[in-house]
Amino acid sequence: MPARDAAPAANKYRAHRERQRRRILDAAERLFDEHGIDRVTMVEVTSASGLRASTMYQYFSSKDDIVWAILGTVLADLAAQTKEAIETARTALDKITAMLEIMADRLTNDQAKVRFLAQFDAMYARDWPAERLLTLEGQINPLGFRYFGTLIREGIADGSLRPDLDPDLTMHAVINAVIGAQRRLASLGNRVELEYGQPVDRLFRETIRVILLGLRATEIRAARVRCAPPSRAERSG
Amino acid sequence: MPARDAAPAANKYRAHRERQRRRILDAAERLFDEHGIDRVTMVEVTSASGLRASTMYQYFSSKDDIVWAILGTVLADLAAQTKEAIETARTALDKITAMLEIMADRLTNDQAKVRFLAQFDAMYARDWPAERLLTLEGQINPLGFRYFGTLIREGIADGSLRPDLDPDLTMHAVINAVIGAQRRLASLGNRVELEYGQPVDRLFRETIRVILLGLRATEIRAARVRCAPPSRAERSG
DNA sequence: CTCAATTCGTAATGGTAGTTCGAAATCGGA
DNA sequence: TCCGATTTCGAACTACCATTACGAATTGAG
Repeated sequence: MPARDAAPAANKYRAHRERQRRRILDAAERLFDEHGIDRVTMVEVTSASGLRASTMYQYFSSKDDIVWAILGTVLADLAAQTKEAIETARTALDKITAMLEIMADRLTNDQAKVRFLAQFDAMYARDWPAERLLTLEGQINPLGFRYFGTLIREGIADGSLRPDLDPDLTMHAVINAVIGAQRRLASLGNRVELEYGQPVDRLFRETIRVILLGLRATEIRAARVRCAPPSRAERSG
Repeated sequence: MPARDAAPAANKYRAHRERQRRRILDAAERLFDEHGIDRVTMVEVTSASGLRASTMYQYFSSKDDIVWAILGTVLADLAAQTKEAIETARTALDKITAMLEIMADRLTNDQAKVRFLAQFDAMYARDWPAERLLTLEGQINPLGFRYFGTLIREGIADGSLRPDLDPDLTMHAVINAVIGAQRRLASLGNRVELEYGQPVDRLFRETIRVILLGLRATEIRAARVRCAPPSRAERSG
């Protein structure tokens, strides 16, 4: 190793620290998913990481520290995936569809991570300030909440969404519902499948389908009746 | 105590016991909602009930006992409300609407109870056998899961639901999503309102509206755009 | 008022999680 | 090889929770 540069030494220590850190986080993530965040103790995380308790405190001073650290990595992944998907979509409906598809993919391929988010929500929601709490949704559309409104307006304008949707309301409601459904399915896992007789991802994709049907402008099949005289309901409604 | 009539004496004692029991459950329910089930200790429940630890153990031998007891009362309420609502509805769509309305009402009027269910789900889901887990949904439609399928078929037959819904899938997906949305909103509480700028019940009712729009057979208002040229989205999608 | 059944309250026990501290081992650099 | 910096280890300590035992107090019925 070169003499004059002090950085490499520090870097070596830092690299080791980083490895240890990741080792702890991996062990914790696995334990959290196996037994539930609340039931896992620092002692367990410690021994699962192959360390001693006192060493652990050099890295994380509490279970909460670990939880927040895991959250950071999970959210970073999510944000990246979502951003990419939105950018390639054309109509507003396509963008919304892409966002929801991402969530379906994650439910299928990263179910443990979704479960982690579900647990995190349930356990920490009460202590957060609202701002922190909503970082989560912020990661799902990296452009911020206001984007929801413009998305709906855009969709009404480009004809892909129903004209009677509320720009300040609908998209928030949809995202909340989809997140809720996703987290719930991830938490219940394959036991839902046993009882419902349907795999988790089919259930979730059906949820998405129904919601998108509710959002999209009346589709072509409506054309079938479009020259019919106005009905009673239409006149009264 | 008199020989032949044991009941009166026993009843007095039992009445006291019942009062105490409820006192404990009420205190526990409040604490669980304030601090989260996992963070509440038996000691806290005990002192909040105005009892001593040893007395507590005459009633509940563990926190889990308390939790399950609370669950029992919450579910009983829910089942009664739901059953009544379904019975008065006519079309399948009306029945579904009634079920979802009940959930909206509970979110508005019994938010703490919904929060309790959310916590319960998150914390105990992993330990349950599937059968117990799904008792919850069972309470939402007291007729059982198979009823979901017949409900969809009925709706397709009576013309209130889209014909392309899947009797074995759609209703399960919808219920899961609506429960997920409801629990999530209850857990996040008014903090969502602060950030979203929309009250919890408006968000939830919008969720219901979108989902019902996705379920219902193509409606009449579509006629409004019936003479417009097909939009871009309509042509491409 | 008295007896008997029941509950209450204090105090003690055992166990576990969290935390701290100094000594020992390890690593990087000359 | 040696020195200083960094990390790890082992042990002790604190604090709190769950649980139990047992005598005191309360309550119902005659």
